[in-house]
Amino acid sequence: MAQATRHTKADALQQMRRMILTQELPPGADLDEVTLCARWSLSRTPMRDMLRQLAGEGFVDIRENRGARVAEMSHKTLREFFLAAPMIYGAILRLAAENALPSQIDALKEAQHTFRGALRSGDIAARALANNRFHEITGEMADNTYLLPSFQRLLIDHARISMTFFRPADAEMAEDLRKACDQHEQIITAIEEGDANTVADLAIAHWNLSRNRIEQFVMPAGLDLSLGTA
Amino acid sequence: MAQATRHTKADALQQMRRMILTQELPPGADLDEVTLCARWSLSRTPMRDMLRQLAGEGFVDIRENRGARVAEMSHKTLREFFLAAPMIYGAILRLAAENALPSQIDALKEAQHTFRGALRSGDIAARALANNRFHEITGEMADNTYLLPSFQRLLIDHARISMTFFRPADAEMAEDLRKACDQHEQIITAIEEGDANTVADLAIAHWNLSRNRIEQFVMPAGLDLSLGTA
DNA sequence: GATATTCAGATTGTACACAAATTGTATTTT
DNA sequence: AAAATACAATTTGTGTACAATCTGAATATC
Repeated sequence: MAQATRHTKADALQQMRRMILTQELPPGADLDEVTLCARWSLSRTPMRDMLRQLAGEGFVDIRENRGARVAEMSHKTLREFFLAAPMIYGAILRLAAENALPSQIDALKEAQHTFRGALRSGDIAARALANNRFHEITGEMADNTYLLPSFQRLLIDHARISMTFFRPADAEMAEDLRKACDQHEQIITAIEEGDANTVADLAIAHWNLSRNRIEQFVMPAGLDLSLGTA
Repeated sequence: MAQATRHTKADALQQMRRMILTQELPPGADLDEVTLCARWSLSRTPMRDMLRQLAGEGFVDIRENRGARVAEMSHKTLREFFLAAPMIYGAILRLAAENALPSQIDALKEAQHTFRGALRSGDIAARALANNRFHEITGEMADNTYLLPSFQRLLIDHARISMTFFRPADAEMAEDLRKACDQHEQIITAIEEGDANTVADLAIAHWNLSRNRIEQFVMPAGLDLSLGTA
């Protein structure tokens, strides 16, 4: 019973994280304690603990006497995101190249393998989660207490943004995805060789690619229609 | 009663933060739930909430079934700190210069006034807290969701490191403190003028000063004694 | 005598009942 | 009819009892 409970709690945490990353629980979604308790058959006390922990990790926001919500994303956050992301990812990857352990490099290759599989499958949630895992491992490699908190928050919204914008419907986006995948391979190689400068450059290129993709999505070419004269 | 309780809880949180920043609760200190409950006359449930929140903010570490401790600091963290600090502080100050609101600039000047007062008083805890507040305001000015988590963690250990190392016993350190104080003034001016480049340079200079001071402390000039021949 | 094992004490985790606060609705008042 | 107020229903916060887990000391075993 005790083990089962602890299992349940850890499982529930992991599931909630995944549901938030994939937008199954979308930004701003109301997280009612009683409903969540029923969902995982826990009592309110451990569920409240979990929500506090998720709040600390940046997955949810808790407002005094007004319950928890999935962390919001606004137009403002998108700007903040692309301001911070290249710098933090660059620093993380640089440190990853300097400190990566062999076992971590193996894990990274495996994550990339999963990512390729998700790309082929066309399951965008699986792709977002696999990509998230890939970068999470680079964070573990970097092993810097102070950078990790910001990096983790970037990873959360990286996944959520990709769920919103990266629909491989059009050919151009599909091409960009292949490029991103290639960049991952190059990142692995550079980390393996401990080439910090190359990997930092790759981080910038990786983010420029993402930024362009989102620009395309947010500001598409206007429809080619003349204004009516009715 | 309810208001009093909420007051108590918020107060307790603030007090615990201060106690950790000033090392009144030193790194690694055991935080026994029952003892803390008695200290602020709360029951365990809200105290556990508080500990979860403090864990999310990076003040304490919680280990499953083994209670909470004040976040550790090791020789390793010192290296990680000086790796990350210049970059994050630089970015925060740059954004602060771009986004600072007039009311925030006033608050910053006030914080600097308090800091000067603490310097004169010689109370190192008051100085660490005032310095912490100064930089906290620059974080508010920068207003970037993704950078703030790392910045906050740096601020925590910045205060704790200064409590450990910055003893103004010797004249050289006292001189460095005056320099640091001057740099704060220059930072205020640059932010007021929206001069992002200058303020980013000041961030680097500020951290080089700190680093040198700690080098002096950790690796002092050897005692000038010959090896005995007894 | 050193190591392994068992058990008691202490500490953390969970459940549930009750108190407080918030939100939305219905009624009253102008 | 519109606005303000009061009230009820829902939801969150707190207190306490009990269960599970960990730690360390005493005993048993090799």
